Amino acid sequence: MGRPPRHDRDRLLDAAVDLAFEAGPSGVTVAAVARSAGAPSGSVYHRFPNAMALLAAVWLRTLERFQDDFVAAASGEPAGRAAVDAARQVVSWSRTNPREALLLQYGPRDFGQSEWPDADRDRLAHGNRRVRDTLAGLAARLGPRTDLERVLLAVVDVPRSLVARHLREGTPIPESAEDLVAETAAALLGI
Amino acid sequence: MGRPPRHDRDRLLDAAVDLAFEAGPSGVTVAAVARSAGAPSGSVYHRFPNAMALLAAVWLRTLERFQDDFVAAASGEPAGRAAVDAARQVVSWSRTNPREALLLQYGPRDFGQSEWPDADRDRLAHGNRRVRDTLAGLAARLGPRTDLERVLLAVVDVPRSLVARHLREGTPIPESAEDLVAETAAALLGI
DNA sequence: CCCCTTTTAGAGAGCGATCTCTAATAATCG
DNA sequence: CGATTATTAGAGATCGCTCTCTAAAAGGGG
Repeated sequence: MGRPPRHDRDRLLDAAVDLAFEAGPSGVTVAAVARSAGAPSGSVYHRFPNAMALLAAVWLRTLERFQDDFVAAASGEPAGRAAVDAARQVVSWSRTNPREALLLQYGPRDFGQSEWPDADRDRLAHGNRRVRDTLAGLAARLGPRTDLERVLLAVVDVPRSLVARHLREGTPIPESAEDLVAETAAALLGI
Repeated sequence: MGRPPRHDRDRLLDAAVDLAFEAGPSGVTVAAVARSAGAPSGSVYHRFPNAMALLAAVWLRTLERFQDDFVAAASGEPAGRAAVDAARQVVSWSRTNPREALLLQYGPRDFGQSEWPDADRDRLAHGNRRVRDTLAGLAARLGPRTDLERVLLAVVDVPRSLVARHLREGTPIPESAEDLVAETAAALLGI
């Protein structure tokens, strides 16, 4: 083949995550990623056709890592248990991956979604559809009287927002957070 | 005195809020604000010493408008009623002021907090202290067994995150949101 | 009506970011 | 060991943004 890579895709994306953690989405520039990874900017352009493709890749890799774990938790049996587990999972994952969790507090818009390549836009839509379908299924399994808006609040919004405050303020997520979130979900969903 | 202003402070800040709504914090540049307000960049620099002071002003004006209404709601009597009202207030205010609400989904960090003038940093700290004290007082009034973390979750995080999802997705905040949020707060706080 | 102050108006220097292009480099395969 | 190929390396053009500076304009007070 040829020369082996020194700064591979994942290393560059790791640098990009660090930058987003320190300076927000606008800190993720091609020049900054290259500097941070110790690579010349040409190496970045060798992997990503342009700056937007890089931003899309950072967002998508992070989101999909989160979604994989979340969907797994929300797909368990029985439904009540799965809902509470999913809510806990959001908190635990964020404690384990604080940089990625802070990044996900932004939206794809902040990472330039409207200027992404089509393939990346499709990938995002596909992942979101998967999560939405899982949660719609969960709502149905929980009973006909549980609407999607309520499930979203209990399982996504509440844990997400608790995490968000601690990430913004730089305080560690308390040990009790999982229990608090589980209690809220149970109360909201009548479990 | 002298010539009356054509582009006053508040008009420029309104333009800045619009830009943040459309393009995020990084869309709020001196050049863009001037363009959007139909003013030359010199007029912006006549009001604000530099770009960071402008960002600070946008953030602080928006935050303080929100906090004024929120603190008023959270200070009512009795405590249980005040807590539920405060949670509802977050949702209502966001529906009435969607641009400002989306802006507040970011943090001061995203608006360059670390490079703000000292006076602005102090103003931010003062406002935050006021809210924190109000909520600590509310927690105490609710009873010795209600800790601050729980009050924050019920009254701030939950409504904020429900709103955040709709703002991100561009969907309107449902009519039922206030009730859902009030129900959650009541359950969490044992009201 | 003229002077004084505030404000508008915009040109232009300096800077950092994106992206292109060319040359050098290093491993693998025959 | 030489040919091939993936990759690094970085110079340089272009662009938009920040900020400064000078000149002009437009009311209000005496």
